[in-house]
Amino acid sequence: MSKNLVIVESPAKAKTIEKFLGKEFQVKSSFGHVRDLSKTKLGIDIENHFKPNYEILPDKKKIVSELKKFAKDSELVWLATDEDREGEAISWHLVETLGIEESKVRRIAFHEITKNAILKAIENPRSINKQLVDAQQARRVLDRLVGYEISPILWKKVKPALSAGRVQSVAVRLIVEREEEIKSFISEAYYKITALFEIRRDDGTYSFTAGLPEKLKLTDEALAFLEICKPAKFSVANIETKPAKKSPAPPFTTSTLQQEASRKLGFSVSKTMLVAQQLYEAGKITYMRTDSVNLSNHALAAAKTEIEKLYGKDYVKTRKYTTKAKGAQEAHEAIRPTSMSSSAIEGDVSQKRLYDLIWKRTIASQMSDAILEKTNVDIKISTTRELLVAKGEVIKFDGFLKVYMESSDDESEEGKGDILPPMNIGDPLELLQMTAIQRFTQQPYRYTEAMLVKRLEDLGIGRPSTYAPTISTIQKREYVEKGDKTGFKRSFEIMVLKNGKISKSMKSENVGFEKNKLFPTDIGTLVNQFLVANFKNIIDYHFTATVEKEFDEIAMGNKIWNEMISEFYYPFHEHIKEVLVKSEKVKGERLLGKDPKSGKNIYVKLGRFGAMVQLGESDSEEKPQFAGLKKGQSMESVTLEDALELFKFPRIIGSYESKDLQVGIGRYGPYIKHDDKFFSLKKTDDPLTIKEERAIEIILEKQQSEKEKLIKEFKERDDIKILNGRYGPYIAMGKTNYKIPRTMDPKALTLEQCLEIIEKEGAKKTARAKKK
DNA sequence: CAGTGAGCGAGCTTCCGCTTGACTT
Repeated sequence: MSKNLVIVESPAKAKTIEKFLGKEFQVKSSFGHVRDLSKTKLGIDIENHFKPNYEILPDKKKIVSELKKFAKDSELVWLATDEDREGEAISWHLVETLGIEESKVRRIAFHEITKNAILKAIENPRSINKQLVDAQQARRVLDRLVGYEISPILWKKVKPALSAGRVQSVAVRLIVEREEEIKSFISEAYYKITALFEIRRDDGTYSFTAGLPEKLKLTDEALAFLEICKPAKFSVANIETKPAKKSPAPPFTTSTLQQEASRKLGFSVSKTMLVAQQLYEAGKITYMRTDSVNLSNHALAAAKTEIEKLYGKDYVKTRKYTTKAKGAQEAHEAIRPTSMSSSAIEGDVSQKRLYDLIWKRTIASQMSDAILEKTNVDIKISTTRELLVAKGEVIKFDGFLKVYMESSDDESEEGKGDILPPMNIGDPLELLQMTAIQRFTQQPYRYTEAMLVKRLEDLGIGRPSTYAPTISTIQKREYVEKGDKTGFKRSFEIMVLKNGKISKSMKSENVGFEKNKLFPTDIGTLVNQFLVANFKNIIDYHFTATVEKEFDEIAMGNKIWNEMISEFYYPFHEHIKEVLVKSEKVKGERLLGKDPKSGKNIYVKLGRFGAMVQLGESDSEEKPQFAGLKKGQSMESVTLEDALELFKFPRIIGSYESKDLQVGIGRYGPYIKHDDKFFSLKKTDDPLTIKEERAIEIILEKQQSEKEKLIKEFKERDDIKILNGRYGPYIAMGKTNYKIPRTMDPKALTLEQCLEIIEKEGAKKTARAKKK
């Protein structure tokens, strides 16, 4: 038994540290938080100064009892959780939960996992910072109060099982508002003038392009400009050359890694985190949930050595980056390779690609600036005072660009300039061609997952560990969906001046195509409307920043945590009660028109089970008729014609084996009903036009796959079957299923053996049910 | 993986942050 127990948050970290510390130390991990407020109840005693009622997390019971035993048997317990608000709280919860005597507790922290840093930390233990813990408790309690008081209002006023929260509701708001911006955006046309010139020099003829800096709004203006240039002579009026430099981007944080992996590798935010976790566990990279751009001295030195070796001394520039992210807590280093000398690793394709990105970004961040020379050439037009401008850029020294260049979300970047031929003031230029091309102002882009993360980070909302989960939450609640936008064809005009003649032509281009972007759903839009109308302060973009300041005050000891909560809660709770009474139920109801047959009104509205169309009045004697919307239809865009089609379901489209084939649209999409059995339509089938033959095909397909599912059945007991499922073969008796032990061959099982298994597994099941 | 297929109903849903391994019927 070890004299010392060290507890960290992550098992991978525990493994590394144990190597540094020797036999006297046993290093264990808590796997994050071990206690939290009850999931099903509010878990806060409001009357009793907001006293939190913590429970051990169900999946942490085992680890807690293990740690308890180790702690009891150790002379000292070293709490080495992260040095931030959550880390401090985890340590405090551990002391409380494990029941460690105060005299045995040592709190330590280190920001980099090196032997030196850890030994130094051991030499400088401190006690738990209760103020910081209180700041965390305030954060936790505030989030619970906001989430668990507003969500039930949504259940009543909008739809059951919805949710609202300090972070997720702002994320949804950003997406809804971006969609509104796009809707209200009016694209404006303009003309861009570019000219292709030729210059003769002793050593040959060179060509280059120049442009008119101003955009011309009207066709007539563009045409007039070309007319003026028709007889003109062109010459170099001025040359300006100035040095410029580019600097590398700082090393990766969680957010910037997600953005670059999205832009350069096309990874979703969750895929990036999954692969990064694998790299971390394999010891290839440092911790992947961080808001810090800091690199350890050890890493700086290693990067320097590596760059010198690969590219030479001139390429080295050691840089210390400081974080500017709002509310950053900097408990970790930036995300970097653990070994700078490994420019590539073993692993699957995703791991290799993500590692490559991390290695390049880290190395580049420690390299010299790129030195550029930018040249602006003004070109005189003899017939007007307007000037054309040619922009040139020459890389004098590539520096970090040798390794890595950060991508941008803005694809429309232009005017970067190219290489210009040498010129002198007064040189005559020959115009080969001048074009006026019609362009259009660009509508705002919809968010990708990674762009949304960046926006949230800029607002100081959410933490590195929650970016990916937040994005999946708002999709799970169906506030937002990922999808593509098919573009549209747009025609534009081109006018060309060549050989003293102007010609006009029309061309067309595909624009507006977007892939894997976030779109708000009807529910997302309605919930956001409701929250903006009733909880403006909570979903304000600055709410988090405001409360974070107060948490900081608590951490500094200038404020008492439950007094802060009290100041927030009582007015908030009064408001909750008011909204409950005063606000109307949100239905998003819209009149689509009248049914040509019955003359009754047709509406689209939100029901308990989602969007639907309604024929007739809700308050009339005669019950209205309802029909759910198809997938891909939205409340906003659905038309009277669509609604009339929807009321045609369910309907009979033919028969098979002398029984009706009925097509309908249900909770889970379109289906065929035959002989009281349901068969889902494939994505490619349209329930409106589906024919008898195709329906029969679907039924046969399904019967075939069911046949394959069946491994064995018994004549004596037709309620017992051996089936093939997702997790391998199993026994089904009535509606309950039983696992078959791996050691048994499912095909060879006898009825007696099956009954035996059912009995055994049944006992296990009841035991599990009791546990829950 | 396959199954689900309403529209009063009974009772349930929900937050944010820290961390991985469940092993499903």
